[in-house]
Amino acid sequence: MSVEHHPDHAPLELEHFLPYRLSILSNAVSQAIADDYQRRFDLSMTEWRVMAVLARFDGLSAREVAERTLMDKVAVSRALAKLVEAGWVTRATHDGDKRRSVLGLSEAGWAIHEVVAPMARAHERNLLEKLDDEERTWLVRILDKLQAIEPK
Amino acid sequence: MSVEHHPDHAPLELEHFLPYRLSILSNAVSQAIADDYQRRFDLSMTEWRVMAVLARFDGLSAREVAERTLMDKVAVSRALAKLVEAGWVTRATHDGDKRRSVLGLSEAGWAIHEVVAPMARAHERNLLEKLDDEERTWLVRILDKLQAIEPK
DNA sequence: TGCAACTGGTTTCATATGTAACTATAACGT
DNA sequence: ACGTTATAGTTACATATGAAACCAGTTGCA
Repeated sequence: MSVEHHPDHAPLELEHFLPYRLSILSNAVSQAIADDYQRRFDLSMTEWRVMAVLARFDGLSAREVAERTLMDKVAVSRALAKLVEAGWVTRATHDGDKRRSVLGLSEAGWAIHEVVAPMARAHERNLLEKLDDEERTWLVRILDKLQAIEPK
Repeated sequence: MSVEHHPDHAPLELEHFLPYRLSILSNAVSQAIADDYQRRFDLSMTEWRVMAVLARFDGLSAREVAERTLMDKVAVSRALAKLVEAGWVTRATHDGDKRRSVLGLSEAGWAIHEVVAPMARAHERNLLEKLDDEERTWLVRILDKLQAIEPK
């Protein structure tokens, strides 16, 4: 691979610079999805991520949600405040540890999930359809490799 | 490809959801780089991007910088305010169009660039080194394909 | 016990970011 | 020429985000 065409101090060509390209692509994709559910449910990306993880793992504490979503606990706390207020997430106190909360989707929360999850999947499918089978396979493999180490 | 394992309404598995994975990876990578130059020069990512594009294209206007960096004009305006203030970017008025500014790196700006550009490249190289030649080739190809359409 | 260190979660504050309104200049159509 | 419309850039406001301080409640251990 030709990484050495340019001396180190030469101006960066952003459009060929991998971190920049990743950032642009990622933002475009996430934003496109978020726009959808933001418009329909006034749901932010962080809030949706919390709901998505509670849909899979019922009864988590806020800290566990933070771990699963890779969000920090402040962000989770705020998202939860809004979600509980909206009546989409239920919050109880853990027996035996009054610090911990026990979270889950409410009926209404599940109803939202039933709409948003398919939307999100459709966007993903839409994206993957631009690639052929071989490319999709490589992409997953490359992401696996890059992520194996990066999360310090 | 197995996209149909899950009914559409089943809970999303974030860790396999492409947009989420891209977002996590991209943030980790960009943040790692930004941390470096933030600490050393109190330079934000947006500010660095402006400097990077001015290093390549001297004399751009603010709007042109915005186009090149895909940032919106407000973000560029703010970045420029700080960069000019810091003495790293020079700003003059275009002859013949007093609305337009004519931007460029100052001596000091170039000095910063000489340090940051290699840092950024090193991070990129570090990332690419986790892949073999074949994977790198596919990655570029996949990014090209995904980006060809996404930028609506 | 009882107190020091720790953990779950929230609040506060300072900063960043996006949207819309605004100012100044330039271009266009008559 | 001259008013309308468009463009470059900044400012204001409202919201989002991150870091650190904070308040319980819990654990460890003398």
